[in-house]
Amino acid sequence: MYLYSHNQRLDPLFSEYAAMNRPLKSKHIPRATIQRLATYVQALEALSRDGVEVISSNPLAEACGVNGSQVRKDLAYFGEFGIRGVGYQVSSLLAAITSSLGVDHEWRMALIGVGNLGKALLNHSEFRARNFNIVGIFDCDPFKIGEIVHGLEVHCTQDLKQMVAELDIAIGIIATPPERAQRAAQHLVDAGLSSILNFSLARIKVPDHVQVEYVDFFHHLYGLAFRHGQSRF
Amino acid sequence: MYLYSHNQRLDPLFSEYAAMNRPLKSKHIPRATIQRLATYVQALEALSRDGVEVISSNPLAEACGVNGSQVRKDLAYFGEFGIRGVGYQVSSLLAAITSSLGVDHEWRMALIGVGNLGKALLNHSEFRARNFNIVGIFDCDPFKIGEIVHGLEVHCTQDLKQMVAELDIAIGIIATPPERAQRAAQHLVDAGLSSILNFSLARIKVPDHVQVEYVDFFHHLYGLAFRHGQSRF
DNA sequence: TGCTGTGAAGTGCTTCACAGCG
DNA sequence: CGCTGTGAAGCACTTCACAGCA
Repeated sequence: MYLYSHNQRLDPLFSEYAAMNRPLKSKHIPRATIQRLATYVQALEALSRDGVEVISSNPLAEACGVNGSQVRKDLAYFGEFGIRGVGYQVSSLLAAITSSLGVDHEWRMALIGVGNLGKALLNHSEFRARNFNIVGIFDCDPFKIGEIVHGLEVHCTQDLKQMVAELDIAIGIIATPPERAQRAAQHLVDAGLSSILNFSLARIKVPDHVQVEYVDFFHHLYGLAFRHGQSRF
Repeated sequence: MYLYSHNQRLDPLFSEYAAMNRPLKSKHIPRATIQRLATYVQALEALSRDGVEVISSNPLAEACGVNGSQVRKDLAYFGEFGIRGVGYQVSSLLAAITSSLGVDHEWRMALIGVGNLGKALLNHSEFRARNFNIVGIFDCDPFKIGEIVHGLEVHCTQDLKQMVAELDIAIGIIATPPERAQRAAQHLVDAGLSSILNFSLARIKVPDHVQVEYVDFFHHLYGLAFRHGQSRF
């Protein structure tokens, strides 16, 4: 499904990132591990809200729908956060994971395509709550340019490069119709971005160094439909 | 990441489903294959729009960002659709895949949670275009019940069971805040549904026979953020 | 004693390589 | 001759099982 750019190696020599030190243990971290870490964060936040201070790998794993060893192995990629015989301290584990992932600080994002979907994303308060802020919005429709949506002025896609620099944007979001997705991607790449979240139902071609993530509900719906068909047997 | 319910076997004896016969070749179809088939469908639809009548596995694979053998192996799970030395006929392959997946007919869905996210989903015209129709919407907020959203009346979650039967609903969508997700899931299960698409950022517990798919942008964003941090090295 | 951290074993998906057919 | 369909090989992730430490 996913195309790995075959260069996702970690170099232990350069593991000091941001203020906190993250002693990276291993060279290659599976993509699946990163996804699970996002799940652990959500589970740990819930535990924290419930006042739980310490948790061991098995209950945490169960809350996330995975195996206990999996949790321990995933965490081991980034360091030793647990206490043998006890478990993990919820707050410090949470801090360790978010720091390791680099989601303990703000990420500024540009949105291309201010249609239904784009507006829905702007309305989605969860982004800001998780340090992902949409700070620039763009569309190629002249009728939309200048409009104010959710406190942001819609800019012409041509202005992207300049605004990416001015606003310190690191991630681009594509929410255009499929036929305009490739053009939007090109604009994002030209503006110097190397991380793209693509909500359009189209594959896009980008240089190797650019990371693209596809969000596609239909993968999930097709899976449900297929297994629903199976389950009659 | 995903919990497989360890019973996704296909029985060749019962392979005649709907009108078209699908000679299933193998017993177990990887989840990843189903996801890719959704991608192939999108690519084939684009090719079809462009007037392409025949395509071979390698160009199709490239359009989908995968390996050619992968395409051939994925298709082989469902039958022999190609012509050796030539390739695949776009229209018949498209029909074969959608029939195999069971997405060549309508799927009726219930939505729980008519907030920002729920309304955005109702506005998303792509669902209907792909045979997935939201036909019942539910909320537990008394102020919302009775409201008309996108032509549908918001019903009390208590009415779910009855309406699932009346409206022939097969899939439930959870678009509530995380703290209400488990309750929504329980309602869906009680109403007899066994396929759930969960947009809330909470894991839900359901009986083994119920399939749950999680849609979570943050998995993707965390992945981008992490690799962005890596790429400086 | 209990739970973490981790090498080793197991599993399942992907890619290769080529026979087989149009 | 070209491309499909497929066994076999390769690879990556998951799970097991237990040493090691609090």
